[in-house]
Order: sequence, then C-alpha cells, then structure tokens
Amino acid sequence: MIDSAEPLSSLRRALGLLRLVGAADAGGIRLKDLAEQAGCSQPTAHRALQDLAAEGFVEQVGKRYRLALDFFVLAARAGHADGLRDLAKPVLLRLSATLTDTIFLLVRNGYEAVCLDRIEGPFPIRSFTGDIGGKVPLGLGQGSLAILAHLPEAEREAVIRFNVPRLLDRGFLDEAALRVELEKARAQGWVNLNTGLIPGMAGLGVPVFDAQGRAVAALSVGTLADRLRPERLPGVVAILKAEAATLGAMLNPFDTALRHPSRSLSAVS
Amino acid sequence: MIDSAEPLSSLRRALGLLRLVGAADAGGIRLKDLAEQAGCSQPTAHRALQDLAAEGFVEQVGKRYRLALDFFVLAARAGHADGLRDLAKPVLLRLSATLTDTIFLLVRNGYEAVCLDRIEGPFPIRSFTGDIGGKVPLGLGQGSLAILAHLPEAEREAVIRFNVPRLLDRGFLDEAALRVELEKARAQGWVNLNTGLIPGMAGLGVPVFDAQGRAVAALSVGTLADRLRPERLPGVVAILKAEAATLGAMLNPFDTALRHPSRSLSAVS
DNA sequence: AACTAAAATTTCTTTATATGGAATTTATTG
DNA sequence: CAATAAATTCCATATAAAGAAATTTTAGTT
Repeated sequence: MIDSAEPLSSLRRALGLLRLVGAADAGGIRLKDLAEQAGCSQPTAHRALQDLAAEGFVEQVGKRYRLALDFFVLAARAGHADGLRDLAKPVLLRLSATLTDTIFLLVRNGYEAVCLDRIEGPFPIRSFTGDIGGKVPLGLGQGSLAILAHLPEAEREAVIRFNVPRLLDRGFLDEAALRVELEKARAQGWVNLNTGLIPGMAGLGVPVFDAQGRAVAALSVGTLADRLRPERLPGVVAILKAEAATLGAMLNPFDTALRHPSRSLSAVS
Repeated sequence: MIDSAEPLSSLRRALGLLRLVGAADAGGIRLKDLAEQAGCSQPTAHRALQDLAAEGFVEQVGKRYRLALDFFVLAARAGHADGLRDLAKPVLLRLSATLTDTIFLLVRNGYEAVCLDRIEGPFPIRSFTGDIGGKVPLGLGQGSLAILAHLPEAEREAVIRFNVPRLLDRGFLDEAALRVELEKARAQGWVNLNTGLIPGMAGLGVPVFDAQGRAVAALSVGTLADRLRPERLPGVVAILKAEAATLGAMLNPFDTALRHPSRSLSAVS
C-alpha cells in the first residue's frame, strides 16, 4: 500500500502501526500482518506494540491486537476544536426535542466531513457518516454537501477534484450532477438532496459559518422520507437555519482556521 | 507528577506526551509546559510533537498543541471490544423509544466505568460520566455501581480499596455507606440510589452479564427524579432488566475477559 | 492426541536515531 | 521598541532501535 521514500522516525512508524490496528476489524489483527503491512520486521513491530499496550493504547487479546478502551477515552477529548461539540450540545438537544428526528453535527476536516456528535431520534437512521467519529467525503450526504457548497471557490474546486472519484466509487453523483447540486445548495442555503441511496430515508443539511464566514460545520437532520414532505419541509428548514445561525454566532472569532489556512488541505494523508 | 525510575522508550515518552496533550484543556498546551510535565527536554518534545502532528494525531494551532480530529476519528473505532457498541445499539434505541429518557451504556475498564454510548432523551441530563468516552470511578453513579456490585468478591474488594478515596473526594458515600448500597444492589439486581449530588435528577442502573456471568457492562437511565416515582419505577426496572438480559445473551461466550483475567486490574496506570 | 508448520518472542550485535546543551530565531510582554 | 521568554535548529554523543537468527509458543492437521 504505502510505497516509496519513507525514511520515517521510529515514532512515526509506531503511530502507523497504531493506525493499522485501528483499521483492522473488531477481531483484532496479528503481529505478522501488522509487520507486513507496516513494512517493518516482526521484532520491531512487536516491541512497538508492547509499548503501545503498556501505555494503554492497544490491547492484546490472545495473539491479536486491537485498540484499547483507554484510547477511546483519551480521544473523546479530541476534536473539541474550539469547543465546538460543547457549544453545539444545547443546539442539538433543542433540535432533537423540537423535531423529534435524528440530528447530526458535522465538521469539516480536510477533504472529509466528520460526525462530531449526533442525537438519535425515534427511528433508526442509516447515515453515510455512521456513528460519532465517522467520516464521509465532502459532498456525500446533505450536511457534507452543505459544507462543500459554501467553501471558498478555490478550496471547493480542490475538494471536488479530489473527491469526485471517491463519490463515484460509492455510486453517487458524477461531477456534472454534483455541480448542479452545489449550485442549488448555494442558491437556497440548504440541501435536501434525496439520492435514493438509502431508500425511504431523507435528510436536510444547512451550513454553519464561523465568524469569518467560513463554512466550518453543518447541522443536519436525518429522518424518514415521509417526514420531509413539502408541507413540513419549510418549517424544518427554518428551524435548522435558525439554530445554525445561533451556533455560528458562538464560534470564537479569534480562532484557528484562518490563521493556518494551509493546514486545512495539507492535513490530508 | 510522575516520579522515579522510568527509563522509558522513546515511543512511550511520545505517547506520554500525547496523553498530556489530551489532558490539556481545549485551548491547547505549549511546548514548554509539555516538556516540563513530561520530564524531557524541549527539543525532544518538539520533535515528538512534529511527528505526532505529521501523523495527524496532534494539531498545532498557533504555538499550542491539541489533539487532532483524525485522532478522534481513529479512536471512534476503539472500545468496540467484542463489538459491544454495535450489539447494544438496537437495545439503546429500543429503550430510548420506550422510555423517552436518556439511556447510557457503560463498560467496565479497570477501576472505572466508561460511557461507551448514550442516547439523549428530551431532558438535558447531567451525568457523572459526561459524554460518550467519559469515565467515572466504579461505584459512582447507578450503572457504575451496578457493575461494581456484581463483580466477583476479590475483584470487588480490590476496586473498593482503590476507589473509596476517590469517591470521597467527589463528595460521595464513605466506605460503610457504599457497602450498604452494594449489598442492596446485589440483593435486588438493580440500583436506584439517589445521591442528591445532582439535584432533581435520578437514575436507574442494571448490570449486563456476559456468558461467563461476569458483570462487564451496565445499562442505565438518567431522568428527572419525578419520572422515577414509585408508580413508574417497577416498570422501568423490568424493561431495563429485560434489555440487559437480551444484550448479555448476545455477548460472545468465546471471548476475552476470562482468558486474560490479570489484565483487568493491572491495566490501570 | 501427537505431529508439523507458522507465528510469536527473545537474544544479540550493528547501525541508526534520539538526546540535551548551546546557539539562533521567533514570539510575547512590559 | 526594548527585553525576556519561548520555540526551533544544530550538533556531537550516547543510547536505543533495527533486523538476522535462534528459540519458544501457538495453531492447524492427520
């Protein structure tokens, strides 16, 4: 997989191993396969894994390694960029109480949108992002599309270029259709694309702008298609937009995104 | 803080730094302080942080470091021990739909209980565990207490010994009162202790047993004290216990806990 | 249940890499 | 705008990580 020219430090190699452990399925992964995939010798992988386990990042069950619970606990504190999750919590709760549907908070992360939080409604919703911590390419799903639509043009184009193949892979729109949707989203300020990819389900996404007017996040609703028919839709749009505005107003103007614009794209591995 | 005799590998030192970054508050932490707390020189910390950042575990905003979103995404896959979270999802959804209260899934992790998932009800609930990924000492909170009460005696005693001071620190029961509650919990099979620590709130916890009969997890409900009055309480208990039994029955009998009993306590740092 | 093949550990020597002091640059503060 | 403190770079040295080979453990097979 990973190929050439990587004279990595031992630390980066170990972090790569950690990532591989994370990519393995729930049953865990064997040392041999780890070493092979990481491109290092078995003893090397072994020692790194021992350290990882000693620090509680990885656990060894039988002869297989998997991510440990401590790791989960530690990371629950991550992604709190600007305290967004905490800021958004009351917003999500209000939306959930008002709409009684499933509510998502997505944030942009490079070429992806990450589900930072969600509150479940009464119907089990199958979403692209999956659970909290899940991610989708920007452009797939209503909230994700809402963010993409409102990025500055240059960034948007860069993301489109990168993501179109991935969207096609997942049976989504081709580039032309995507551009039509983006245009529409930008014009109306919200997304209600019903792709039919998830039968019977529908969603609605609106962008959240920070103090610099950047689309850093999105709020979205996932529900039964039935519950977004024309008579209810406008009301839901209004409520979502209002909450998105409230949330946007809480984002600290003296914050990170613009001070390090380069990072936003370069951080993609 | 960390004192003597720790001739750690460079990897462990770096992981320690990562932990420290996680422990810092949302604003991030400076290199100087990291180096100091970790007990290493600044250049050393600097290089480790650069690697951590290059791998997307940490991000540098201005001159401060904090956990990155990629880390959050990676860790969302952790703690899936035995796929418990996925197994429990439908259980939580059913409970949430039936009871319309906030539902928690806790798992035991050493001396603590970790909130592996939760579904929010209509009332904002303040809980000890906080959000998903939060942890509490075993014994604090209804679900956590339910787990502790049903551990094998030797383990239970070890946990009590370790946790009593921590419980006292948080203004909770002293050892005698705790033992009374544990006895009661074991007798009735559920916990409805109302500590008054969170005014107006009440909770109810039941243990989840795996195929070996070990209390590995708990389901709990958090709601307004009003909603757990005598006329409703027994029904809620019955529903919770039924779902806990369902969940327990899904836990794979050929699994980890008993094969490595030593780990359960020794994994605490 | 014994046998065989494969993976996991351990050992050991070489080599590569991490380390902290000192120097330089960049921020922060009065 | 100076003065101070933190961040970053450089560098010689010590140290710890690397992989080959050997050993033990595990898992698969008849």
